[in-house]
Amino acid sequence: MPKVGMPEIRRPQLINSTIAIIDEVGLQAATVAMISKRAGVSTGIISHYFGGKYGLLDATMRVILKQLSDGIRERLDNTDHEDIHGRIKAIVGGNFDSQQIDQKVVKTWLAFWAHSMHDPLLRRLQRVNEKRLLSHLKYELKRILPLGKAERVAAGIAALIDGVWLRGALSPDGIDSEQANNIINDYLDAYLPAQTKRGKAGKS
Amino acid sequence: MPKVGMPEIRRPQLINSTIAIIDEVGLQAATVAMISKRAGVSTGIISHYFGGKYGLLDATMRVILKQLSDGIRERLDNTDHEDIHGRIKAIVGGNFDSQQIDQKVVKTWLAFWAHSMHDPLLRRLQRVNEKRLLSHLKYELKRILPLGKAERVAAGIAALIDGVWLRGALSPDGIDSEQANNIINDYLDAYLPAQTKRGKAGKS
Amino acid sequence: MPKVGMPEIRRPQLINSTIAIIDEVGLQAATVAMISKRAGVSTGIISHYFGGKYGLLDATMRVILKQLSDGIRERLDNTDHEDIHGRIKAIVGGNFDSQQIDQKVVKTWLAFWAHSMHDPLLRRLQRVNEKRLLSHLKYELKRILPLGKAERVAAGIAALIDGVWLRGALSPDGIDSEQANNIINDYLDAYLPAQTKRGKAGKS
Amino acid sequence: MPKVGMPEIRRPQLINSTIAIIDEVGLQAATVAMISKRAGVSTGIISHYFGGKYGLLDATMRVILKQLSDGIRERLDNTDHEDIHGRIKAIVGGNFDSQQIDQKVVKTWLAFWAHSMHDPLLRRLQRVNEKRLLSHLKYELKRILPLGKAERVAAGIAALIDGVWLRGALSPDGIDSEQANNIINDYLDAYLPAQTKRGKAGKS
DNA sequence: GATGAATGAGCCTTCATTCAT
DNA sequence: AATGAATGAAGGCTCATTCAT
Repeated sequence: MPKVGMPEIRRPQLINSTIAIIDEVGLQAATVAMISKRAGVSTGIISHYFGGKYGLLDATMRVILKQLSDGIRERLDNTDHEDIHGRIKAIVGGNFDSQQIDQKVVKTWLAFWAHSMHDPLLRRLQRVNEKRLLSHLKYELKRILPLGKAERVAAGIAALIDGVWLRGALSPDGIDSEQANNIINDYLDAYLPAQTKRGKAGKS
Repeated sequence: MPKVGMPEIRRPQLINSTIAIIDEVGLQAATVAMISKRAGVSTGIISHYFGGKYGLLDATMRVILKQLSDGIRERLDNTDHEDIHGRIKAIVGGNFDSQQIDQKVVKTWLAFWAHSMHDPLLRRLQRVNEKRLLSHLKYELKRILPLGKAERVAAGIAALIDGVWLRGALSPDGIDSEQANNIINDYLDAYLPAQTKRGKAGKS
Repeated sequence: MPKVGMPEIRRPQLINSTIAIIDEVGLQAATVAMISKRAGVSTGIISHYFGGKYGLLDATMRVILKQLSDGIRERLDNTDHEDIHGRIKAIVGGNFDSQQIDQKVVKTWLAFWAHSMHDPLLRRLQRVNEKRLLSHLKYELKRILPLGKAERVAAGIAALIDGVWLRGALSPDGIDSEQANNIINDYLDAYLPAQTKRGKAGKS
Repeated sequence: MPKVGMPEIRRPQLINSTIAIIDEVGLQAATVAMISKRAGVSTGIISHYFGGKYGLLDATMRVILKQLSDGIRERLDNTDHEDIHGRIKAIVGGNFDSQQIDQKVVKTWLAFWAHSMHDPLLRRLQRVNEKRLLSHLKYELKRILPLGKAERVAAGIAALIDGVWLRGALSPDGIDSEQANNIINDYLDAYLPAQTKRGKAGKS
């Protein structure tokens, strides 16, 4: 049996290295030489596992989006189905998960966002993700707001989330999780009918 | 055959060409050959007038930010000093000026934003701009809200503006100006004490 | 006016360099670095003038085939239309022109021939050339031989020409022009009806 | 799972695979990965059995030349020693043996021929083969022709054989065995004194 | 013996910059 | 002042070879 070259080890290794390098020098300046050196492997391995630099970037993007998606899903699963206000905060909170607001991840996310404007594959990933966020929000909001209002509030929350991320990417200190929560909670408090904050209990 | 033309003509020519090319192929793929060809000039002229590709990008960024800044300044100048709600809407409106939300400009703006994370000069420009927006907002808000609240609302408005831009950059349809205004007006309506909406007219 | 970079100089310069390098190390081992170094230019220039290595090889092949074709055409033009035997010798002689049997050219020709088996563009060039040789021969032979015989003799002469070239490519001494002529003249003498050797002179 | 198999099985397996791959993509584009995959073995085995890609190519060349040589030898052994014309046709026929004119073999042969110009080991093989062909022909021809003439005719036959092969390599239909025989038989008929065609019987 | 994951030198190409004109 | 031909460093990718298993 040959040397055990475990894809299960190599792939995450290279993806983490990619995120780290994009954080350091940006997407434009990131080279396969930098990424492979940091991962402690040879340059050739990137083509071997990912079919080229492009494939590695794509895979990296997918991992970030999946972590985001999983984080939200998990929080929703742990929230009572009737606690609508809580569920919306779960969605928002998933976007500001400590793993997500890691400065490295935020920078990588923005780099991909900018790049996706001219890359059909990345763009598709981006839009799927964007639509999922909106649809999660709308689903909950429609339960307590009229349709038109629900859509408008969903769009507002989504914009607010992205705006906070965007500003966090540029800020030397990254995203200030507390401030982010304050801003968005203010918004929620202003729009969500008070009684829904009770969750299921409020029904009694 | 050398073109007869003054620097005052060449500069905007090249900057518009830069914006157009970034819109078409992205910042990464934009080459001086593309930009100069579209501007109808030689490649050498870019180094001549801007000291290199980097200098051209820098100048382009400055022009975009200046247009933004001028637009806001102009709107503020046309708004009564006592119409606080109006002044805030002027600031927001300046960010969604028809010139600014041109799809080309939005894409260029995002491309630069992403790039500025790893480019000290662009980053400085970006932060100056960002701080000016915040300080304009805070200046007005402090007149009607307690300091802490004013800062929080200012941060919220700024995030909302950037979030709407960001989502607009990716959307195939660009920024939906009406929806953007709805979202942000909702926000303002929720936070600004009702009486301030009157402005100088002071119906009292 | 800019530096005069004369394509008229660069192109032949690079093509000669290509032939020389293929002679030295073969088509497989020929790199753009070698070719450009020998031509005394930078590597980038090859993509600039020929659109890449492939384009340079294609252009080189075309030049060799054109020289061959021109040589034959010129000899035919200098031969009396009625001197059929003489015209056939002109065609054969054109293939063994001193320029053509230069060892460098012979090696390059064989290298391209081998390569053309897997390169549609080169293959097309090759076949056009091959068919022209056959059609020249057949045109003359049909004037003195029945059709079937003319075709068979044309095929024989063509095979003999290529065979002598092929063996010359491998031989350390290149093509022995005299021996080549002897072999082929033997062949012609055996097949061409004696009287045709007179050509126009026979009319007296 | 290692394959159980003896070197005696592996070698021909890999050599046939090499010929097939060269036929498909050419010598330049043939990689050890392609060859080993088609043979159903690992890449490492090529270095193991042949000392590298180079060794495999060398071995493949030797096999092709040996098949050629064996074919001729066998035909000669089955031909009466006094049937000189028959012996020469045996030599020619051996070169157009059905195994030899297989399109795959013809392409591989030409690929190697081109390559041998810059590869001392292949070149030596090539020349040994070439000389054997000439010496076989001369040996027979000297029995019926004066020395100088015998050498010239031998060179002519050899060139004709190679020329037909060469043209066949490029042709989409491969070598036309019948036409090849016609061409060469024409040649023989023209040069060999008629009486020699009787062979031993003629002597009576 | 046999495997095939991993290596890394070397290739072709791109492109910002230079500079003779 | 303006040109654009030429440069050459740097990039991503390929692939023969190695070696732990």
